[in-house]
Amino acid sequence: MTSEPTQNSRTIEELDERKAAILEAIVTQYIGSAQPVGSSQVAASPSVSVSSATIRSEMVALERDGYLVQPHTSAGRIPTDKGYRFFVDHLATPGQLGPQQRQQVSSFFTDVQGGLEDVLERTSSLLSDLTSYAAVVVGPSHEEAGIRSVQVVGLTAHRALVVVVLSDGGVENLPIELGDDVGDETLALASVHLQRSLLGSTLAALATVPVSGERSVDTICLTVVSALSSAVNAPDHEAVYVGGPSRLAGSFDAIETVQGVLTILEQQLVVVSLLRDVMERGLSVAIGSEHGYEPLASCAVVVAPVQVDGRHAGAVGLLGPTRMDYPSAMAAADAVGRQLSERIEADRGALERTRGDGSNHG
Amino acid sequence: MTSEPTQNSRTIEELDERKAAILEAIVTQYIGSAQPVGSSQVAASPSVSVSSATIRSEMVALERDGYLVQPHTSAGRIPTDKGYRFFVDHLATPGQLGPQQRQQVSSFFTDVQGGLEDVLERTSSLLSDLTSYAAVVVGPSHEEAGIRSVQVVGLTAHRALVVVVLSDGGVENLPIELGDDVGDETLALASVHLQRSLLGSTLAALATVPVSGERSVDTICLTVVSALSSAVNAPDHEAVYVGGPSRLAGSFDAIETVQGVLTILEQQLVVVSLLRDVMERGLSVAIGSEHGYEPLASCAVVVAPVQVDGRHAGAVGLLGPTRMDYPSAMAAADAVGRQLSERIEADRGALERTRGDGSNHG
DNA sequence: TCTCAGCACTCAAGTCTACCGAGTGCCAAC
DNA sequence: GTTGGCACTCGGTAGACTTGAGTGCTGAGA
Repeated sequence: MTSEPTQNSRTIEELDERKAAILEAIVTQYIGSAQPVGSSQVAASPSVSVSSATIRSEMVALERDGYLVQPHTSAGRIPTDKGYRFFVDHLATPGQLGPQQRQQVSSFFTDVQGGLEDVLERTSSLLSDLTSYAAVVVGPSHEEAGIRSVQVVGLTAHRALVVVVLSDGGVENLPIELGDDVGDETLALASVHLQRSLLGSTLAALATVPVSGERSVDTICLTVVSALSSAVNAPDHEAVYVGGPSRLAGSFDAIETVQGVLTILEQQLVVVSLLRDVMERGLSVAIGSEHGYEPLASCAVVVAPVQVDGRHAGAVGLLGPTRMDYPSAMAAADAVGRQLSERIEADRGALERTRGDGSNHG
Repeated sequence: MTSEPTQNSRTIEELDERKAAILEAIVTQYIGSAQPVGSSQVAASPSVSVSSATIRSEMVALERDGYLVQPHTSAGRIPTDKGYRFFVDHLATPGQLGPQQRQQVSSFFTDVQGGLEDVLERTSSLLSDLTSYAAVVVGPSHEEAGIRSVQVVGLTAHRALVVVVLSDGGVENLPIELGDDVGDETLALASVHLQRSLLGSTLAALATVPVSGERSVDTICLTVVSALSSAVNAPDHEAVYVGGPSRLAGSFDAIETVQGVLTILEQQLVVVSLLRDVMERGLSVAIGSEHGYEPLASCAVVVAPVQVDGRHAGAVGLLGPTRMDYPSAMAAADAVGRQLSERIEADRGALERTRGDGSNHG
C-alpha cells in the first residue's frame, strides 16, 4: 500500500510485495520495541491488510528464506541480519533529519571554532547526540594536504620538535633526536631551509630537500624528512575520534557485549580499517557479521564519507545495535558527513584560490 | 600477628587490634571475591586467631560503628566506604609493583616516543593495562610552561593558525580570524615580532607585545594574544586522556552504573575537577561518596600527582569499584606518576640548563 | 488457489511452595 | 572474655502449576 509501484518492481526480485510489507512491519516494530513481533501485531499495521493467519504462513516462508528467526516457539519473530539488509536496501525510506536536528547541525557548523582536531572531536559528539548511538569520526589523512609551514623548535640540547602545519588546518608535531648539541641558530636555519623546500608538497609525496651547504643543517633536514615519512606511514597514524561511547551501554543488555564493543573502539587502528573496509565495499551500512569483526557481530555500522574535492578525506560513522534506527542514523551520518566535507572543502578551496600552492612564500 | 606494634599503636586510636585485623580480613577477602564475607571465613584467616563466635560479636560492633554492612540477614558482611577508608589509611601495606610490572613501566618510559600528547595518551593505556582499571591522565597545564616558539600560518585569506610550541613539548594550535585580507609577508612579520616578544614568557603570564610600527602587524598580534589568553582561560582547556574505559564494564554488574561512569568520563571538565578536588584535599584515594559526584558513588578514585620541579603539573588516576585493589592501584599510580614526572622534568631540566629562557634567540 | 477463522499445541515467564544452607544472634558453660 | 551449641533468618534454588502470547495446521468459504 505505502510502497510505490517503482519500488515494488525492485523488491519483487527477491520478495513479493506482501512479504516485503510484512518484513518491513516486523523490522520497524522490532526496532521500536526490542520485543519479538507476533503475527497479530503485524496485522495491526496499516500497511498490511490480511489476517494474522495469512501473515503467519508468510512468516514461515520468510523464516525459511532466512529473513526472520524465532527466539523460541510461541514467540514472535526477530529480523536476521539478512532481514535488516533487505529492509535497508529496499524498504527503508531515505530518512530526513527533523527540523530541530537540522537546526542543531547547521548551528553547530556555524558556531564551532578551533583547530581541525577540535572540530572533528566535537563533530563526533554532535553525531552521537543527534542519534543516541556511539559515533566515530576519522579525519582526513594528512597525507594529501599541502604543507603550509615547517618548523623545527629546540626543546633540549638533543631533542627538538618538528611542527608541520597543513593546508587543511591540521597540525602534525613529532619530536626528533638531534645527534649533536645543536644551537638555536642552526635549527632556525634548518627551519627556513625545510620550509623553502617542502612548502606546497604533501606529506605523502615529500619534495626532496636540496643540500644547503651547511653540514649540520643538512643532517637536521635529513632527520626531519625521515621522521616525517615514517610517522605518516605508521599504521596508527590516522586519528579517530569517538563520541558518546557511553551510549553503547544503553544499546545492549549483555554487559559482555558492551565491554567487547568498547574494547574495539579503543583500538583506533581497527576502527579505521573497519570504516575503510565498509566504504571500499561501497556500502553505507554494515549489519551484524557483514563486516568481519566478531566482537561486533551484534552491531551495525552506518558510514558516510567525508569528501574534499571529490576525493575521500575521512569518514563519519555510527555504531549501534543491529536493531538500530537505520533511516535516522543514515540521515544523520549523511548530513554530518556532508557538512563536515563542506567545512573542510571551503577552507581548502579558499586557500587554493587565494594563496596558490604557497610557493611564493619564504 | 602480622601487624607490627608501631602500626597497632596507630590503629588502636580508632579500633582495637583485633577489630582492625578482622576488618582487614573482610576487606581483603571481599576485594578478592566480591562476595559478602562470613565470620567463619574470617576465622580461617591466619591473622585472626579467635573463634567465629567471637568474630561475630566483633562484627556486630564494627557494623554498629559503620565499618561494615550486611546486605541482608544470613549474609556475610561487606565493608562500607568508612571501612575501606580505615583499611586504606591504617591497614593496607604500601604495596609494591611486581617485578614484571616494574619492568613494563620502565621499558614503557624508555621506549615511548612521540610528542607530549602522545606520551600522555599512551601512559593512560599503560596504567590501565597495569591495573585492569580505567585510567585517567591529566597533562601539565601549559600555563606554566615557557613559550619556545610562536608562529602564525595563513590558511585562507581570512583565517590563520597560531601554533605555539612550549618548553614541555606541548603544542597549542588555535585558529584566528583575520579582519582584512592579509598577505603571507605580513603574517611572517607578525610571527617574528610575536616570537621576539613572547619567547620565554608563559601562557598564563603573556608578556606584553610592544608596538611594531606596522599597523597590520599590530592588529594580528593583538588578535593572537587575545585568542591565546582566552583559550588558556577556557574551562575545558586542560586535556584529559582516558585509558581502558572498557575495563569499567568488567568492574560493575549493573549496566546503568557502567553507563553513568562512562558518561562522567566523557566530560573532561568533570574529570579534571574531580582529580583536582581529591588532590587539593591531600588525598590519594577517594572512596565512594567521599568525592561529591553522585554518579561515581560506587567508584573509588586513586590519584597520584605529576610534579615538575616540585610544582603540580598534572595527575594520573585510576577509577574502579570501591572494592578495588587499593594497594596495587596506589602502587601503580604512584610509580607511573613518578616516572611521568621524571620524564617531563628531565626534558625541562635539560632545557633550562642548555637553552636558558630563550631570550638570546631571534 | 488463496484467505482466514478456529483450534490444539508449545513454551517462556510468573507464582507458589518447599527446602537447603550459609550465616547470624544469643546463651550457657568454661 | 571466649567459645561451642543452637535456634532462627532469609536468599537462592528447584519443582509444580498457571497464564498468556504466539504458533502451525486444518477445513471451510470466496
